[in-house]
Parts: sequence; structure tokens; C-alpha cells
Amino acid sequence: MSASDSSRQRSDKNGSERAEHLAGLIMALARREGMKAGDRLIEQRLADALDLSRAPIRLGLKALEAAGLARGEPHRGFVLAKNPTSGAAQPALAAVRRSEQVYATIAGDVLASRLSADVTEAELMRRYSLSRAELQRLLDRIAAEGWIARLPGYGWRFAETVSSPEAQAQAKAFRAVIEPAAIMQPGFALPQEVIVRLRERQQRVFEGELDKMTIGEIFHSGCEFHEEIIRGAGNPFFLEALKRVNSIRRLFAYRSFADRDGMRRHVREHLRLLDVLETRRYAEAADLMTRHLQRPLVAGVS
Amino acid sequence: MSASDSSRQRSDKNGSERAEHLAGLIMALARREGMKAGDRLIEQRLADALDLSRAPIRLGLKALEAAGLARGEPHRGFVLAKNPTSGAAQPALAAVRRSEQVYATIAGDVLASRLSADVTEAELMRRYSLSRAELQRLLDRIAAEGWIARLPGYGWRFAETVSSPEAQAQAKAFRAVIEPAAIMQPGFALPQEVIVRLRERQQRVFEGELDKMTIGEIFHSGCEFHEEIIRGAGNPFFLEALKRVNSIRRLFAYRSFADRDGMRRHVREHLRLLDVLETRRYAEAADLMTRHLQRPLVAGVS
DNA sequence: GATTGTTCTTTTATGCAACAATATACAATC
DNA sequence: GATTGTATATTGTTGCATAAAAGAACAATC
Repeated sequence: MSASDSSRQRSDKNGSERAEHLAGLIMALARREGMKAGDRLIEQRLADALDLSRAPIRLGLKALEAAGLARGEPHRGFVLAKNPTSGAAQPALAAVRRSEQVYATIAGDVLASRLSADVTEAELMRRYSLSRAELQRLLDRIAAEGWIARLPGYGWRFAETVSSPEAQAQAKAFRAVIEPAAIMQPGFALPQEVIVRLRERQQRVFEGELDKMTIGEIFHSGCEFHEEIIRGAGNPFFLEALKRVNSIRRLFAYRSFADRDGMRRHVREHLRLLDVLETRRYAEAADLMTRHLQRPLVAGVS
Repeated sequence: MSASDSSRQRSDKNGSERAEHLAGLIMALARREGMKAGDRLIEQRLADALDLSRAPIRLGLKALEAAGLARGEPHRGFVLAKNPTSGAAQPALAAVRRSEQVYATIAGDVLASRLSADVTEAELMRRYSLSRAELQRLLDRIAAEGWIARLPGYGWRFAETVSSPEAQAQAKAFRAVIEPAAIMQPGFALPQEVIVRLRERQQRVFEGELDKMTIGEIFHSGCEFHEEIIRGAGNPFFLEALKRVNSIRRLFAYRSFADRDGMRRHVREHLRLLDVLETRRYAEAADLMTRHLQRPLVAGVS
């Protein structure tokens, strides 16, 4: 605990951690957009899509090149070198940010009750070897996700939402209320192109990608699906509520094991739901959604 | 904009602002607990109730004494000097915290679209004459309430939730879904003492206090009522979702005018709802709640 | 005409030291 | 035995200087 170990976070081995992170964002975007090897990576477009300016995008692109995932030539920009695949298959960008690891560790500690409900910042800094600034970012993020809150005096308190063992069932019950209800909202509508995109994506997953995906990715994909649908209600309160539930469910997801068969059935239900939505039979869709959500928990993934 | 105006926030006239704030918290607690003039104010008990330690409580008590709302004698602690009434009737504690004012100003500016959706911290610091630290606290709070979020790079973005004119109707639609559904949850139950407390409170409001309350207080009381009820579902996701909606509705509430008659009818409905809940006729209660929430907007207060 | 390369400005993060607020423990008093 | 008074330790905040990241404007290139 000497004062000398405080310049921990700078100068991580070779390349900047940030650049790799940015590279990851770009690849994730490319995958979402269904880009293929050979497609151009246009700086401004990426910047707009990621709500950043070109400067950080360039860093990311250079990191991608270093990782062999993109090729660049002077004055001609960058081009995807490989089809973007799931992160599991892209060890080149392995640099998981330190804060991510700590985040996961904390989540685990809370879930396992290795951490008391009330904690002080100093305690966390010591326990996880974080600088104050790092910790604060982390706490802000966790607070935004809703599973920790500042106490009036010193310290923070974890929400019972996370620590309680019933949380999973409660999340399910809540979703079973809001998701069908969202579909039944008067103005509900899902643009055709959204339906097409979602169907493509689910089909890809169904036809093989599933086995190559990590639990985290499978979970993420499921969340996205449901969030896109609830967005159709045009009411941000529904969407936001679902997002919050999902950000907490994600904590549990890390701990569940994948039941690939159950998952396959699950994805099939997604596809069926899309069919019904496409023909605007919303009552039927809501009903389907209700049953979809009431199915025995498939490894925590929906 | 010289460098010399930077020690703005310290040394606010006479007494510490914080102490007055604490005093306010204590009075609010006393009111919630239904304390009367002459009741003892026990430090440790207050500290526990407010999630603080005795040190800040003492500050608050001394401020209360200075304001003439409590009397203290050495080694004998403090005693309530007056029946706690609504804040409007307690000009002695008028000290509105500066951050509160700025908060309200920002809220107003966002609602009136005087502020663009994307802003940088520096911009806000200049515009509202805040130090970085002050601003950050504020942003954290607003972020926790869910109407602003960090952009990946520099700056923040206000949620469309707030700026859109339909937000009020959307909030209503969302509540109309979750509140009745919460009552219909399998394990729903409202402890008798909660019902009693809520009824007392609503009755007090109904029988006169209403006219002495500020809009903010009326709104707050309404939120508390609904939150206590949704809590009965025993599912924190319902409660949390409602709290978030309410924290955004509060922004609108500042701008609506009170329709005391409509409000009286509103409170009568609350009382009726309590009666039905008491006899555990939950289906009926849920139905009542649905209609309660669908009533033409009563000055934005429910 | 769109995109990339480069430069310059603005904005934010970080670590530190002094300071303020809160928590805790124990003695004093009722 | 409970509560208050007081001292001390712990924890968090603030402002500042410096460093880093991001944004914006414009020239160069395709």
C-alpha cells in the first residue's frame, strides 16, 4: 500500500487499452449492421453511429489494423479484413478493460453476498485496488443500472433487487406485465425494416451461430430483441423499464449455463412472434409474448 | 469570469446551508411519523431513520433550535417545539439549497427546449455558474433520475423522455399498466398498519391541509401514496419503475397549477381505494386503480 | 464530392494536498 | 439502561496544475 503503486492505470503494456476498446465497438457495430469482409469503414459514418468524433474512431481503426481485422491504406481509409464474427472468435481484441473485470467481480461478490449491502468508497478502493476516479466511474455506471445508490452520508448501498434470491423470478413477473402490455398499446407498430432486421438476426443465430456465441452474447442478443419490440409501443417508459430490468438480469446471466437446446426453442419462438407481429395481429402477439415469458427459465436467457 | 470568483460556494451568509437542510429532513421525518409538539427528538433514532450518523443530526437539531422549531437543554436532548406542519408553513427553514434552484432551472430549460439535447459540462458550468464538482453532483442526480445520460465521448444528452410533449401522456399510459398489474400480482398484500397510515395521511390532506400545501408537496404526497401501494406487490421492479416515472413527472408538476377541487375528488378516490384494498378485493382494487389513472389529468398530479 | 490527413482548440480526466463532513467509540449524565 | 457530550478516526470534497482525449476546421487526396 505504498504511495508508489498509484500510477497503476497508465501505460498498460503496449497499446492503449482505450484503442482496443474502441476497436471492439467498431467491430460490434459492423456485426450489428451485417457488414462483410471488404466493406469500407468510413470514419464519419462510424463516428456518427457511435456518437463520437473521428479522432477516437481513428484510434480504434488503427487498433483493428494492428489486430489484423482491418486493412488500411493511406488516403484510402480502412476496409474490413474479415467477416465480423462473435467476440469469442476474435481473440485479437482480447483486451477486456480492467474496469469490466472489476465490474464483473463486484457483481459476483454482491450476488454471492460476499459484500455487505452498505459499503464505503474507501473500502471498495482497497478491496479492488482501484483509484478513486476509476471507482467513481464504476459506481456511476452501477448506479445508472440501478443496483447501487448513494447513502445520504458516506457510502453506498446495494439495492436489494440484486442481492435477493427471488430477483430472477421477480424480473420475470415484471416483464410478463410490461412486454405484452406494450404490444397492446394503442399506437403500437413495428416498422417493416425492423422486423426484417430482427428476423435476419434471429435466423442467423438459429442456424448455427448459436454454438459459437458466448453466454454474454446470447443474452445480449435476446435483450436486444425484446427491447426492439417494446420500442414499438413508442413509449420510452416501457423501453426504459425493460432496459433496467435487463441490466440487472445480466448480472445473473453470467452465472447460468447455456442449455443450447432450450435456447433453440427460444429463438424459434422469437421468429414465430415476428411473424405474428408482421401481420399486425397484436392481440395474438401479446398472448404469445406472455407465454414466451412464462416458459420455464431457460438458463436465465430470454 | 476572473479567477477570483471561484470560491463562490463556501461561507453562505450566516449558518451552514447543510444544517438547515438537515433540519428540514428532520422536520419532514417528524411529520411523516406523526409526531407532536413536546415529543423528544432522539438523536440515534433520527440518525437510523435518515441513514446518517449522529453528528449531522446534531447539526440539524441545532439549526432547528435556532429556527425556533425545537428546544434543547444540556444533557437532555431536544424536544419538538411545534407540531410539524407542511413546509409552506415553516418559513424559518426557507433556505432552499442552491443546487435545488439550479436543478429546477435546468429542468425548466430542458422542458422549454431552451437547452439543446446534447450539452457539455463546460457549457453547463458556464451557463449556471457552477463549479465542476457541483455540476457533477447535479448530473449524477439527474442521471439517476434517468433524464440525462453520458455520451461515449465528451458531453451529455438529455433523454427525449423529458423534452417531448407527449411525455405526460406516456407516463400515464405506463402507470396505467404497471399499477393495476402490481395489485394483481399473486403475492400482493398491504400490511394493515400501512393502510392505516396511508388513510390517516390522505384524510388529513382531504380535511383541510390541502389548501396549505404547495404544489410540490401535494405532488409528493400523491407519489408516496401510489408507491406505498405498488410496494405491496413485493416486487422491487414494479416499485422502482414507478419511482422513475414519478421522478420525471415531478419535472412537469412544477409547471401545472393546482385545481383544488379536482384534487379533492382525487384524494377521495385514494380513500376509496384503501377501503377496497383493506378487504383484499384486489381485482376490484386493480380496476379502481385503472380508472383512477385514466381520469382526465388533474393538474398533472396523481 | 466524398473521404482522409493534419492541425488546433476545447473539453474532460487525473492525482494531489488541504479541508470539511461523517462515523465511531467511549465517557458523562440523566 | 438509555441518551447525550466529546474526542478521534475515517471518509469524502474541492480546487488546482497537468495530462489526455475528443471535437472542429480545413487542407490534401482520391
